[in-house]
Amino acid sequence: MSVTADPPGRRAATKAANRAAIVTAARAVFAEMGYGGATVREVVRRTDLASGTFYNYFPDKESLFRAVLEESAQEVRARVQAARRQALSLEEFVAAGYREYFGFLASDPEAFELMRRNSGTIRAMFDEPIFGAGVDELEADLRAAIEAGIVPPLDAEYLAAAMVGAALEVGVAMVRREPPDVEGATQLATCIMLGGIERLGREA
Amino acid sequence: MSVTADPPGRRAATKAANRAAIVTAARAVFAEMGYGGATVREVVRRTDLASGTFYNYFPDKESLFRAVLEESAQEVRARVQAARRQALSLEEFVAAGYREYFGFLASDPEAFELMRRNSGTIRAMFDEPIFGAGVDELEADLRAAIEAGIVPPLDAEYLAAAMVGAALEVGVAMVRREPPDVEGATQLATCIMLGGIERLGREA
DNA sequence: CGGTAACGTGACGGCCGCGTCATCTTCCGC
DNA sequence: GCGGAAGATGACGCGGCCGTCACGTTACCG
Repeated sequence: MSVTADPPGRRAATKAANRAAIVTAARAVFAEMGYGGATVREVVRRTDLASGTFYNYFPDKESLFRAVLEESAQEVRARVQAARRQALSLEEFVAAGYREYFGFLASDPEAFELMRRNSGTIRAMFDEPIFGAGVDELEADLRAAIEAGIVPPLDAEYLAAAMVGAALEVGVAMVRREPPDVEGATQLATCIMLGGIERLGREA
Repeated sequence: MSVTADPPGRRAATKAANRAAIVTAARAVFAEMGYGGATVREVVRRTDLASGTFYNYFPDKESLFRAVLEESAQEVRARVQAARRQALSLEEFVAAGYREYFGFLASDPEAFELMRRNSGTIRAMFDEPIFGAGVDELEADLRAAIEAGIVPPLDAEYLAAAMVGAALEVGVAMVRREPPDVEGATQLATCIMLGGIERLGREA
């Protein structure tokens, strides 16, 4: 009798489990010490694997970092963009994106810490990546909205930057609160941006 | 004849020069590799001092990091606050702060890179410091403005966070532009925040 | 069942950063 | 000038990380 079901092959199952263990440990390490301070050894230590095993899964620290980020950031971006796609008005567009983003932060503090702690490294490493890609997507969406006449003509790059930056910092403040009020953060951020866009339209 | 004037004593002059050399080299190293990846050795290497000499000036990497930050961040904070103090209206208050900040970024790209690259570490290390202190000052100023009735009653903490976050990201976008247009960034950031505050007042 | 290849293991050599210390240089006060 | 001390120097021992590799173990397949 086999206690553990293993139709997908036991070999493969172990492989997936090991990879997952490494990535999970790495997420914690990168979040705690930052990319520069992290060490392949430290990641392995938080695992019951041998040091040599690590290199069967990742060639080095940078690859591991990329893998960890992909899993986390990809998810946020996808969720935010999906939420925005359903918006029927500018207000919904802004609010939906913020709500999804703040909700994610509140639900996964470690992923948040990981991204916050390493934001500088991320930018330096991918130079326009993961998170920067989030900015790009927003910028593209804004340009489309401007074309469509929903948003007045203005500097989409700066506006996207402002929206993302505000989200990042408000997110930090929100996570510090107990319990984190996603709705309050969403409302404030949304209101500021809508009011700002309004006024930009008036001045332009 | 003495080529170099040295009334303050040659001993003392060398000491100041060495310290300055270390701090300057360190600024570059921290900006390039980030705190975690930086190394006392690497800093010393960019200096014509011996490794042992370093320890006559700083006990370790963290102390050095604190010294480097103090010199850079202190200046920005002081300039921004000074500019704000002279404001006679809300609009001037917001615009003056942003203009001073963006002006600083444009004038000292290395300091900017230093702070951006290590923002996560800074927050983790001082947990409410240098830059966080900037947020606190802004928050205090906002609360005062609310008391005075200049700004409608709203969540000063979140608003301060949004203002600072927007500044950080817009700053990144601005620095990428050639040449960096301080005025454009200032106008956009100011307009968004004023419009946002306006709308927040309307909704509250 | 037995052979095989895939995979986990951990010890190893090389390298590098750390902080110290004995030694030498150089400025200062007399 | 001269003696003394402040300070610069860089080699040193130690510890830790890196990536590899020869060896065991074990799932898979016929």
